[in-house]
Amino acid sequence: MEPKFLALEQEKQDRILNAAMKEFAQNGYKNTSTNNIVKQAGISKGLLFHYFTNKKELYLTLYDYFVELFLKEMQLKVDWEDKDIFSRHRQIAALKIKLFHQYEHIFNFLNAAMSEDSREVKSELNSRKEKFINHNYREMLQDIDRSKFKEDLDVSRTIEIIIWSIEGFAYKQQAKFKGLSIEEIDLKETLRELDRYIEVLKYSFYK
Amino acid sequence: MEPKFLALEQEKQDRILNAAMKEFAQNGYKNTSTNNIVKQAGISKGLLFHYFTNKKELYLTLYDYFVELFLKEMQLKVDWEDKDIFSRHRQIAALKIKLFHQYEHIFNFLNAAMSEDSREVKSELNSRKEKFINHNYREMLQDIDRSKFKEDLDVSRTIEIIIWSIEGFAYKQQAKFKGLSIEEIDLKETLRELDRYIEVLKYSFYK
DNA sequence: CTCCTATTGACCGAATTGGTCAACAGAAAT
DNA sequence: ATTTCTGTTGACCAATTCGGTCAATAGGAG
Repeated sequence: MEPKFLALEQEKQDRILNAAMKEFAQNGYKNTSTNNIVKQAGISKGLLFHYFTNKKELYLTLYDYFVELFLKEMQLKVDWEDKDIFSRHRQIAALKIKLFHQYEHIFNFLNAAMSEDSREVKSELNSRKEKFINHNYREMLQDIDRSKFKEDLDVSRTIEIIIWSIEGFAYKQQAKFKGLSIEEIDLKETLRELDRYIEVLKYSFYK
Repeated sequence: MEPKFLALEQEKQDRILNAAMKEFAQNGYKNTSTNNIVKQAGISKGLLFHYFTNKKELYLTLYDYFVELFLKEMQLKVDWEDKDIFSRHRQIAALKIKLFHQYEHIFNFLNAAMSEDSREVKSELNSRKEKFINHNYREMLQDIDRSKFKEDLDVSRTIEIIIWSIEGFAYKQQAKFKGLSIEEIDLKETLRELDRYIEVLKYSFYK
């Protein structure tokens, strides 16, 4: 991140980061207008280009910063010794909720970046994606204790089903949050609601 | 649909419809360029505006036509007497696969339309969406035999989990299809693969 | 009063947009 | 052979929007 930008007060930094992420997530790289970003962030056009040399650098800086933030949190806050799939995904969900609280659009932004293919950023982004996948993100999700599942269950497909269920739940929650301000969202209750679905899954899939 | 357009040979019609749906699905209403549509469809700019009076009419005509097509097929091809949730969703999946075969982008287009909010089409689209929801699409998915589930299961949440699983499966399949031409896709095999997941779900959730 | 740094927003050339229309191709009719 | 007609083309247009610049300003520090 640019040193000039880092010298800003945290609140103003976050306002700019959130505005940029929101626009990029909603419209993709090409169709995001820097005019909308500065309007959203409440700063002038000139200032944005004072901090970031151009639109492309802004986008890639954003991507690098939030991938690293996410992976660092994952490494730090999740107990990787615990191989129970539900316990692990519950921890990841809790972490995502916490990050969502500070950066509302972080996961929409990162997801959108995963399928971004504008000419201008495609090559730079692809090499970064490889790095991200290899980091050990894949194994993070796959190093699971399979002995807890019922004997005659197709465990691989069952694990897929569990992940799809949690994703579906996350998607449903986000739709529910739409339009609400961050303060109106009851994060503890969201986690409690997730536990109700986990209970169904555990009861059905575990011995 | 415009009579002039309907007089065209089916193949050319479909080429134009598919091209328009693809672009609208990928970029949304506002950021879809009619230039790209005609390029994709292999026709001239003038011809597109010979068939459709303007971009907005093209978009709404497309939406109306494919919503109706989908609902008509649903009404016709699904056995609504069968209240088994797996059997019902399997029938719907089979129908979607068939439609996908002719109009590759139909569901991406319809899904994108669901969250479309460009000024130019917002009001017209919103009234159409209400109509669609009310038609009886909701009850189509909810009139399910709940007596087959295991006694102490939270049936409502279980049903949500089943739907999320099928959606997750569909999403995974579509990612796998990406880049392949229609002819290369083995539709029977896709359905067989779905059955393997249904088997896991049925075994776990049914008595 | 003078620096100095942070910030502004009017402005620019370039690109792109939805939509038009005079012209054309070529089959059918005269 | 000539006219008519229908389907089709793509160069063209005014309008808008874009990323990026830069001279001008504000306002605190010295």
